Amino acid sequence: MSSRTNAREKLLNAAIKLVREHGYHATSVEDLCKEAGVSKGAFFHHFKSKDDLAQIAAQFWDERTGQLFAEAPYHDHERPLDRVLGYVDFRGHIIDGEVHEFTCFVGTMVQEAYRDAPEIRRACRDSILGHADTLTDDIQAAIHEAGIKPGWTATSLAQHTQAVLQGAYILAKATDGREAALESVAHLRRYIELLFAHENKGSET
Amino acid sequence: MSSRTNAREKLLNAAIKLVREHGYHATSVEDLCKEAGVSKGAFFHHFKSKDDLAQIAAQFWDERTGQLFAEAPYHDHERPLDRVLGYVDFRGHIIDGEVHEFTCFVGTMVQEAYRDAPEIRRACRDSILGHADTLTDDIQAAIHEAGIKPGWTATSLAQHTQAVLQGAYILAKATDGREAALESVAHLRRYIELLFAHENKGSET
DNA sequence: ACAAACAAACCAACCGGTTGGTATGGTCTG
DNA sequence: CAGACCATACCAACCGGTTGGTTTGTTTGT
Repeated sequence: MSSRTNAREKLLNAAIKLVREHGYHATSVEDLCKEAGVSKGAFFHHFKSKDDLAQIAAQFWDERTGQLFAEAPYHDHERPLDRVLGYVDFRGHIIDGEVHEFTCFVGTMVQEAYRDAPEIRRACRDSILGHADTLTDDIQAAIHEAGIKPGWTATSLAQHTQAVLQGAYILAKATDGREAALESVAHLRRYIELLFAHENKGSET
Repeated sequence: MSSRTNAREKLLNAAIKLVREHGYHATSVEDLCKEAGVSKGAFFHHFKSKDDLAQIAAQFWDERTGQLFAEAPYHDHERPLDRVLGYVDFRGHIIDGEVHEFTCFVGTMVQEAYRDAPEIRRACRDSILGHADTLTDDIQAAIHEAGIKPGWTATSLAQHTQAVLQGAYILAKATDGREAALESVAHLRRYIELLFAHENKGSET
């Protein structure tokens, strides 16, 4: 159990760590092997190529973060709007530590791969949109409970939350700190509160 | 005079084009020279290193986009809130064509350079925050005109607009299209409208 | 015994950067 | 105003190190 499939998972974790720190193209196969403590032979035994590792690492990241969010406490709220706001608060809560520790692996990687590596792009897209989709049911339920007929869809708001977070991470990287990112998350929270405030029931553009 | 002396500017434009398409580390010095139609000798005559080019290209981009926004029509609105909303509309308006044509050069580059190339990071940060700052006066004036005392600052809202746009570009890259990005910009516009709606005058967290 | 898991040595291509040199246009001097 | 002088702009060829990937051979679990 320990030696079997061990190098593979160590390489996947090394990829997530090093790509978050230095980016995809700046991370060499040798860097990955060194970080994982395995040989190049092991690398190419488990993965067809560097791009193949990247694509599989995106799925691996998706599963890992999927678990993290599935086990998060915000699902316990009774009212769907509280679950949505709880999600945003949870996202703010995990913006902690060094920049490379809280930023998004697939969001970072897709910027480098979207044009030249379609398979990586698709894996990153599936992770981002799939994660956004875990929010849509709660948003839809919140819309229903509030009795509003908004000029926007639950899907678009869910995807917007991901845009804000990805953008917040860019601000964090640019400023080398988390403050700007946290303020953006606070703005996102306020937006959702305003959308569901009882004064606002009209339909818009 | 025409073909000579402008290798520098041709290289700067090549950098903006190729980095937006392929990323910073995936773009080699030879790629840049080929795109600009100059030799490697010319490259290292004008720039100390590849990183030096990147840093100067960030400032070059800042000046170029600064002009674009300075000449944009949204400044003509009388009311400050209309200028702010006009800015957001303008940002949506220029999300057109291929993904690499409307995404942000410095936002792309800072993700790859934030940790290993501090000078590039600072140049990108200055461009992003400097651009955000062109919004703060209008936001502050809009706050004053609306007579509200918000629980957020003009600076943080200005920076939030940049976060949303940067995040929208990541969605565009992930989905290989502009629709998701445009929907995020629409959400940003709606947020600003709600913030300044006359029902909302309270102070918040 | 046998396949999967790994290691080590190796390779051609490519990387950022350097070299020594040329072309051009302006400036100083007589 | 001619010619020596010179700084800038640029180029082709080259360099040592690194790249993603391969080959060949050894260990290990069943």
